[in-house]
Amino acid sequence: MIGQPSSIERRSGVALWRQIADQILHSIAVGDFPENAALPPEIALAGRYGVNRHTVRSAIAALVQEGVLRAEQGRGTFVLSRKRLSYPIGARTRFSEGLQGQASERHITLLASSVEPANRRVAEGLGLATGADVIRLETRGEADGMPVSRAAGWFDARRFAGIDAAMAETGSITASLARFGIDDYLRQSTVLSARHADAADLADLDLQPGAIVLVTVAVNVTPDGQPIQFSESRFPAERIELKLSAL
Amino acid sequence: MIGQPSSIERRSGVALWRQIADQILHSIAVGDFPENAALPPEIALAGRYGVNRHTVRSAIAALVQEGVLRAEQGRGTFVLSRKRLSYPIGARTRFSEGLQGQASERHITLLASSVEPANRRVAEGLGLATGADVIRLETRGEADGMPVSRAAGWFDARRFAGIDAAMAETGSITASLARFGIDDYLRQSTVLSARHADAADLADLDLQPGAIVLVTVAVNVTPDGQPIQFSESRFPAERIELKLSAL
DNA sequence: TATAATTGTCTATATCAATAGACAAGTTTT
DNA sequence: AAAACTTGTCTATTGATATAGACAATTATA
Repeated sequence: MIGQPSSIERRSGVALWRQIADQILHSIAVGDFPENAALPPEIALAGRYGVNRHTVRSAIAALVQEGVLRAEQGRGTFVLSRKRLSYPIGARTRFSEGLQGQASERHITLLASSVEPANRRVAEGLGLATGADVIRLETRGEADGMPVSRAAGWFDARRFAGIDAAMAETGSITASLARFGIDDYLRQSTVLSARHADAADLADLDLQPGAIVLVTVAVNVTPDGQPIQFSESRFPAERIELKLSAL
Repeated sequence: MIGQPSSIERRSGVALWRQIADQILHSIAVGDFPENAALPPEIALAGRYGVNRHTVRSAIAALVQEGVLRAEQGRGTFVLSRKRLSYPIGARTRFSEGLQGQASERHITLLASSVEPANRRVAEGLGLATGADVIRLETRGEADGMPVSRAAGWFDARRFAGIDAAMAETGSITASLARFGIDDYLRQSTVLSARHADAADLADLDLQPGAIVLVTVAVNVTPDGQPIQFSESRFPAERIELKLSAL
């Protein structure tokens, strides 16, 4: 964190209990509240944040609900260990490889696929004419049973006809592209933003209202520069940090 | 955006008017509500989001306050043109160069500096012993008079004694490092996360409560791999997107 | 065993957030 | 000029949020 103990804002449209819950999450992430240790008592937290004890209790209740804390009557409230995974983004960005060593089990599920006309954004990314047929794959990435990403990928329907079936079978974008003669591909561009999770994010990623998602919009190309995939991915900020690796 | 029109969540700790304000911002960013055009009338928006017209009015009032919209009685509510800047992050990440062409005026202000013992995180990043003296520079980046970043940078106090004065004089990290014989430096690592703006962010970056900030934690090194700077930067998500460029 | 410390539950009250309806004020269209 | 449409203001009501205080239940400590 930078600077002073940050305080909270009233009349902001964000309830105090949620702001405090977010700050507790941040303190845990930064290491101010170590894992497996007890949080300061409710009264102390109330003093620190300048609110009533019951408001702090609401924040704690939300985090208990999210599985971040465990409260024990008479003893205290404890931080459960739950590290954020670090997802590397670089020239060769691959889901399963990237989380190797951080999660024992990881896979991608194909949620849905369809053929549709490319909108302007997708068409520009893939170098196609607006309205050209593209295949859209909706996928969810999981690590140790926890959803860690939700992505939509678009592919030229003429060149990659049947990639939806390949994806359903292999569970891997890389493997699916290999069937079309793509042995290697590179990340050409990535644009990053962040926003509050919307209703779809909450459902897809199993988040609580108010959660934040990181959003990447990326284009993958063959080694000789042909665009092959346009994608938009959402990552739950509470479970994933993006590590931008050297290329 | 992915999928359906996202709806809003009740009892989430985030007021409906703020969620709607965020969605309107998102719709503007995505192009669903084009710049300089009128928003749908309040009654239509209320229908779309499933809330009362007054709730929509609260959201619009907040965005008018933020300078995103302009409401005109009898005519409509209009989207002011205010594009998000795209801040490139790559091997050579330089503030002023990065925003060249997107903003006519851009500069960094040195807000504060101090000498302090390195905490574990900073020490690890710089390859120093925990507790070693480091110089901290607190800076704010502005583009066309609008704050677009707030950063803390740490430097080895022994090697870079006086860099605070150099920074105050030149207004450039790159120029200050040049005085210490650093002609070139590279971005070794960048870790990215997002969270709600805290009180300090609100003040430093001139944001409204509930805003989101992108946070990068990065290490810069000399071409031969010596770490010279550890930094943590915050970017207002509503004004900046991070473009991860090839290295 | 007694005391202190901590979380859990209850009641009560005040303020903010959201809904509902009516009508005024301004602009555009007919 | 009149009608239709849009934003602005007002009153009233309900539910969620936040504060305040008291005391119970459980655990750790003196």
